[in-house]
Amino acid sequence: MGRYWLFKTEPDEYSIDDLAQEKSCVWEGIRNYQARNRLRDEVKVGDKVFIYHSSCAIPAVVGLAEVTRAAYPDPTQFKPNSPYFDAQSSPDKPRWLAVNLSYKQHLSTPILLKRIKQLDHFKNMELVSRPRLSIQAVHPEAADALLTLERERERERGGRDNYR
DNA sequence: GCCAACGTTGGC
DNA sequence: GCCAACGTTGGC
Repeated sequence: MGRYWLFKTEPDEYSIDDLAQEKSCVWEGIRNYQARNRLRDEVKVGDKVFIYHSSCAIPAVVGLAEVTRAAYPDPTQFKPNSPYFDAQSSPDKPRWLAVNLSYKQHLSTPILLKRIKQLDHFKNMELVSRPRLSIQAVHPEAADALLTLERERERERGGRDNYR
């Protein structure tokens, strides 16, 4: 069974809508050693990824994606024009890693950070305890809770639609 | 835009 | 290897 992760992104930079449009993407620009080590050591093809919008008006989990390629050198570190360029890195000794993701779905309604902080199931989520880590592990109970919440909302939405 | 928490750097 | 200074993140 694959694991669940939560990847943070600033929607002004790259949003779930961008991913939905492109269908798949290179998850690039990770410049934090702990996050990089997780990409290198733990993130596997087939793992599921909750996409989270941070540094924005409504911080929230907004969608689901899947890992389609395991860690490899992040191409942006070698591009002098990229904001993610790293002069200290070189192709024979790359410092930073990327993975590829494919779009799965939008959540029917974003699950707001505000809500997550209120629920016991999420109390030990890294989102709450280590908010700055950009590649976060989601333990199975929290993943279940998020997916259950999503199913409830789909049902509510379905019910409303039937009523019209 | 503020600021607390966290991460990184570099002198010793 | 410690730790002060500095830089960044991200919720509010």
